[in-house]
Amino acid sequence: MVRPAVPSPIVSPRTPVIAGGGGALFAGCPELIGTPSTYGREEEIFGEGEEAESVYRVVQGAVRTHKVLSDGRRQITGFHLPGDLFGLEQGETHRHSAEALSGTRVLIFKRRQIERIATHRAEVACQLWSLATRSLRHAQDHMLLLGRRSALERVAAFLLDVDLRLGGTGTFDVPMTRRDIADYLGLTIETVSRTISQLEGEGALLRTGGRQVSLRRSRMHRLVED
Amino acid sequence: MVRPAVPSPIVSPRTPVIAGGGGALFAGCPELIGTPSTYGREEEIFGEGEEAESVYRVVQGAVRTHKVLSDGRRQITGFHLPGDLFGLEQGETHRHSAEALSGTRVLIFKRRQIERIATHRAEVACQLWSLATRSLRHAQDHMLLLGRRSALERVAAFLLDVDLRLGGTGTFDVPMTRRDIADYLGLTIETVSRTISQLEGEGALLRTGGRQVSLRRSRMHRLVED
DNA sequence: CGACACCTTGAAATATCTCAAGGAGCGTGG
DNA sequence: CCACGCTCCTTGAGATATTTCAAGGTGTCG
Repeated sequence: MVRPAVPSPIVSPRTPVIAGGGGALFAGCPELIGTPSTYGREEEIFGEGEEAESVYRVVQGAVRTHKVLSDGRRQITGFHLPGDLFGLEQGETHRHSAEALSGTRVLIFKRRQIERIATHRAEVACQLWSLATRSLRHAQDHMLLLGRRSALERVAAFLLDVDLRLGGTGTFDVPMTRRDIADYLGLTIETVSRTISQLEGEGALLRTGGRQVSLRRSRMHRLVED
Repeated sequence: MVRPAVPSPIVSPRTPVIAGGGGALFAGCPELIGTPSTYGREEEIFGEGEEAESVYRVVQGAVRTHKVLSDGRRQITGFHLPGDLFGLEQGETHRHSAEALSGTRVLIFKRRQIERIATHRAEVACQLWSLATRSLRHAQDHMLLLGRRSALERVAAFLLDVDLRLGGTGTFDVPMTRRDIADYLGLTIETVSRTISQLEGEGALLRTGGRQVSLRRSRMHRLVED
């Protein structure tokens, strides 16, 4: 089992078993072909409580999944970038809502079909297990972040993780708004904004126009207890 | 898929597919027989990073699993009560540490053996998927709690959940220390203590000696936004 | 009975939030 | 092409929930 050399995979991990992604959900499962679809910025892909008919893989763009309380407080449980799977449920209904952050292309797979195949092909069922396990690991790392890390550590860890998932060059456009970041990190938008300013003030990053940032990764890493 | 009528399953859910638990890990899998073992109060069952050879089911007592940062901050990711499974990993190593809260009896299963069976029996692999999914659901609910709920809501939700898992009578002994509760809820022990006092002051519960509490469940429920 | 771990409570410190205002970027329509 | 109206982001000042530090209380077990 390969594990990336990251302190904590803050954003949901890549789908594991797929090779390139020629439309099939799993390697060795060519009968599972996804249907392409696109969603606009802020468009809902599915809502919490809806019947979970489909599973999605991001091809291009970005997606967030979240839960809300009745008074509107929101917790984003994951951001999904190209290659990532989301929306896979075992029960009848989705446990989250999902929306596109920007114009997003996805492949849609039928859950019934996947489950039917998993029922009689053990290696496919194992891949489902694998998928759930990866999400679980992310969720557990995120619990530690939400329960025990300071705002500075949360933001630093978040930016490092996004960088990594976007290629690890250290310079990238943050694909989500401050509100989304805040709702992912359990903070307010003002705190996120101030914390990024603070990181810049300490020379841990540069804001280079728009949403682009350039990380001094060694300094950022020093801020994230491990 | 049955979903209990709880706002949020705060403690890790029961193992799903097992029937009574005559020593077998899964229904329909009598060749997986667990070896009984016991652990004393605060005794470590496994540590984070250790090789994950075994899977455990609680028979009696209670277990916590947690992660720690290098400076000692700790996040408990779950409490495991009789019937619950813990320690199941997919990779080579444990992602958590686990300790017994009190004298605890468990059944130990060999991971290799389980995986070997899962490799060629799809329904067993599906049960592994099911297990991971349940843990995932708990983790995601807990993220919402850690990221977006107040101390009062956290403690109230926690007590309601423990009550439910301990039989739902409304009166029970809290099986964990304030420190454990705090590290589970992302709070300090003082805040947990004060919050319980506050709940008592508001008539939402009674402390009836030792660690026993008696919940006014309707009032408690009103405190937990859903 | 004493020691010890655990729990409770108070007072002060502080991290984060809330409320408020202004600035930057961007698409649209005149 | 500019101005308007948005939405998003930043920053400040004050409010507040929670933490920190400190002390004492309670229960349990040898």
